[in-house]
Amino acid sequence: MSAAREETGTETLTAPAEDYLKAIYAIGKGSGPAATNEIAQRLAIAPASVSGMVRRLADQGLLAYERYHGVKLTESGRRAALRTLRRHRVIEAYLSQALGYPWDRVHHEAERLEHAASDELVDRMAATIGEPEVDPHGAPIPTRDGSVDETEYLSLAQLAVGSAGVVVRVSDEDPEMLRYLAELSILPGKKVTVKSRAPYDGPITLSVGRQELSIGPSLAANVLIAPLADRGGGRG
Amino acid sequence: MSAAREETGTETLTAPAEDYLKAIYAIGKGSGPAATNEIAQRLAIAPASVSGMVRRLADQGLLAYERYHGVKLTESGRRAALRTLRRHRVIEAYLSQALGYPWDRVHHEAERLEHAASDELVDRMAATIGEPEVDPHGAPIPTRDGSVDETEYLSLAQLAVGSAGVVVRVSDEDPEMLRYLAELSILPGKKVTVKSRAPYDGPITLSVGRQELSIGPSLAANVLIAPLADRGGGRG
DNA sequence: CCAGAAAGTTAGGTCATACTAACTTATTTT
DNA sequence: AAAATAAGTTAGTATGACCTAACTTTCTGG
Repeated sequence: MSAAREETGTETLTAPAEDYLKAIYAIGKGSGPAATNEIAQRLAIAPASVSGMVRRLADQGLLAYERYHGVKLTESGRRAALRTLRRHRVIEAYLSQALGYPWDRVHHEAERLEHAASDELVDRMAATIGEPEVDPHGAPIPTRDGSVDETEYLSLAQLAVGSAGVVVRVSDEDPEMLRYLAELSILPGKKVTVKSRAPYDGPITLSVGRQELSIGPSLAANVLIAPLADRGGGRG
Repeated sequence: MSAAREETGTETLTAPAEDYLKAIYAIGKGSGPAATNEIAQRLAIAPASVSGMVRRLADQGLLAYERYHGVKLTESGRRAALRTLRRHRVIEAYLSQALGYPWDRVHHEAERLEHAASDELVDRMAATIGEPEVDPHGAPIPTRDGSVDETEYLSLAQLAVGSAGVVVRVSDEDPEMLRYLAELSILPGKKVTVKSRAPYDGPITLSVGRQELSIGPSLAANVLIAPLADRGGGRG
């Protein structure tokens, strides 16, 4: 019955509200539904708090909400989420390219700046570093007018034994993991080949450049791959 | 009797708290007392709201507060204010020099970023543009360790007829005024000479470069001057 | 030196955002 | 399909930061 309630147009969003929309976007991959508990977990707040906020966002026409059945972004909610995502990723790219900010810390800094930076600033940043299409971790940057590349990739954990691929993206939140990946030189753009995978979620052996190395599956799940011409298919 | 109450160390400050400290610093020129009403006016909030916040800041050891008698910054409050001021001015300088941000809008953008940017970011910005000593409006940038040039200057409205001086600083808040000053080429670094001043707060005639022009006293009050070798002294 | 004005405070209210505890709805399992 | 579990919601509370209205304190000028 209910859904978007009042639909009040374009007020400016608070920082928490932007964070909710980003989280909901991430959970639903842009269009799918998001569960209260999952939102709560992503934002590290209590599920009860989510109920309240979700109601407010629905009142502003940003979410479609049915009690006890999670939320989806409305068109305007999706636009707001992508605006924030663009800010975040442009800022990350700018910090990294223009200020030599270390790879593993740009995410944290961008998390705070994305709520304060104006569109004008973000556009100037993007222009200054040549309108980047991805952030330093390989995540695609939404355009000004709200479109994104939503291609889905396999994770390194899913890549078949014997297959090769190019790293397109790594998860950006954990600095420690990022430092480790950099150390292994598992970075966007690098070519990797899966050599073997031990059973029962065991380690995955792969080659990167001329190195051979072995990583656990939960690390591998954080590395997204564009497969190359293949002789294995699907899962190994 | 009362004063700083609990003295809890270094919690992180909220954006409003930082704005209060900046305002109090500006009013007291770093060390003097600030009146409730003046704080309220600067921040465009009701005086009653100031009483509440001032109490909270005093509880945190940032202000010395005596009921009915205004506030002063404590040493730790002064440090916090200067930290924010440094952020603000480094950001202004960086936006202007590194991103070609227009003169009249850097203040507004910096007002929001100053609360979100980390010290590391601010230091990187400063380093990137060569450790500037003043912001684009000529205001001195506090150093990392919390010292500032607190030299006081005459305003153009006070400069004696016949005297010359170099513009060191203009007030940064009003974009329209900044555009007008730029149009008149009254900018930091420019040499000006006061030619005449009409009585009863009348217009001030001056020369800037090879131009001769005339401005009102309230505009002139927003332009700070370092006097040059002089034949007039004091007020005309 | 006292009355009125100015300055500052308290009282009481609102809103956004969070919390915990208790309850309801939905799903799963047997 | 009832019981157990998981998911989600309401109720009630807290905090920060603001508001207006009413009150108190301080200052000032005759």
